[in-house]
Amino acid sequence: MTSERSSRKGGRSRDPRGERGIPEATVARLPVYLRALTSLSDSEVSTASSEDLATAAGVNSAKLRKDLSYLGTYGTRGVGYDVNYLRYQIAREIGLTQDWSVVIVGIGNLGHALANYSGFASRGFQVAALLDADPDRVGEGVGDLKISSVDDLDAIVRDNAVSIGVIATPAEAAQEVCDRLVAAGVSSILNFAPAVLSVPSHVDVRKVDLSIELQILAYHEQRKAQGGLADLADLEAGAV
Amino acid sequence: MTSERSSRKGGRSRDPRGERGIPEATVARLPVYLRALTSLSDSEVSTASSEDLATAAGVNSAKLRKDLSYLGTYGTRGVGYDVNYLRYQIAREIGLTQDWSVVIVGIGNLGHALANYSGFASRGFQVAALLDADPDRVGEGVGDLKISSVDDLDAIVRDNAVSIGVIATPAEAAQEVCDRLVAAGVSSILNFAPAVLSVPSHVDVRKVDLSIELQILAYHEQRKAQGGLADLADLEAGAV
DNA sequence: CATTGTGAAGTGATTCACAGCA
DNA sequence: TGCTGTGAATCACTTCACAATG
Repeated sequence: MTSERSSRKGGRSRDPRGERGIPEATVARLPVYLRALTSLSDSEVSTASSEDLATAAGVNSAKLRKDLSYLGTYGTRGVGYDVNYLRYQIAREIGLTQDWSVVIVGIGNLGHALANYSGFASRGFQVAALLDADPDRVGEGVGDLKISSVDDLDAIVRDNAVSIGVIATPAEAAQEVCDRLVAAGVSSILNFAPAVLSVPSHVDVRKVDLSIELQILAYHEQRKAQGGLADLADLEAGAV
Repeated sequence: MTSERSSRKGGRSRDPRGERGIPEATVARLPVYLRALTSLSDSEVSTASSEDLATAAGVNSAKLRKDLSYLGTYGTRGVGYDVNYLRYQIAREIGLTQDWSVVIVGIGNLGHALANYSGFASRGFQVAALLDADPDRVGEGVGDLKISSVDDLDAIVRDNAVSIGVIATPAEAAQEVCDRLVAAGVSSILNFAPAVLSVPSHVDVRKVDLSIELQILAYHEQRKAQGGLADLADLEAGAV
């Protein structure tokens, strides 16, 4: 999805289930299903139909069934899915049966919020370190971690087997931080800075951009507001 | 994209440019182009080819040209695009030539970060109010705003013509807050809470979910790690 | 017999490749 | 000549609809 050349081309290309290749759109929904399953499990629900699950996840049931079919056949016809079993299978597929070490770089407002976010640990993401370039911030405690200097990046990544880096710096610093993360061996990056990062093809980047989301909403909001007018224009121009 | 039934069906349906209908994927990229143009403009670049722009935006040039073609024909063959002119056209299309009032509900760590985020104001998004349900937080100052009670939601939305709401509450509170926002007249919602929201069809919801992004990265990270093994399995099973 | 799993059809997005134009 | 704008081809994702089945 992110790296320019995705280059899925390993020998047999048109491949009806053979090499383990789950469509990107499906991968993006698995965590949603996982959350829905966890919530059902917490409510002592032990079995759920694709319809139930789909409702809990906010998708339609055909999509959910198709998605699950890429993982294997974990359901029972006429019955549904065993909540805990399916939950485990999805967790395994995503890779949540192991722990992941992450570092967060840029401990401003957002970095603080991320550092304190409890959703990390509960899903097997260990925050190994918080890094900042500002010497005044280094040493400051956030939660039960102390802020380290970005100069210690290499050592931290090596010692903690960090494979995921989170960039929460200002846009200007993002590319340099990214380069340093990559040089240190990080191969997945979650970027909150409003900047386009360039990375070697073996590195995955995902972007979260607040202001872009708002702008998309604004576009639709604007169209809604013009709705009546557009309909008039339709009448005028259309119905020839 | 978000609401279940999108129902674009205004009379003439198969419509090769007529009613102003920009593909959703394109809409999501316009803000990226806008940022690239702003950056070029700041560097005193007055003209840029689709290739230049595409590089700055992190997409390929065919996609960029196709995207821009939905807005109109703003380029000059043999030359490229006038940076400032195109910038204005995109801003107008997105609806950034007007100001938008937003409220942020849930002023915990993330809410604080959002409240202090400067990318809002600079793009015409006015934070009209910060709301929290916790009486202990009400009255507290954040930036140059004071936290208000969610009970004042209706009045605030009405008085400030708020059309966009940002939810940064815990998951448990999200649906109720969402309902109150909708009841107050908000029709676009940006949801940071890890919960599936249900809304009437005229309301747009976009979701930003940190832990989902990390899980997607983890999935790919896991696959990379298994790369060598998968290739072996391919050899074994494939090449029949 | 309710519900899964899945081919096939439908829809939307991306990329190609080149005609058209300044 | 160089670069845009765009049909046509391709690829990816979604939805339909139903045969398979515990």
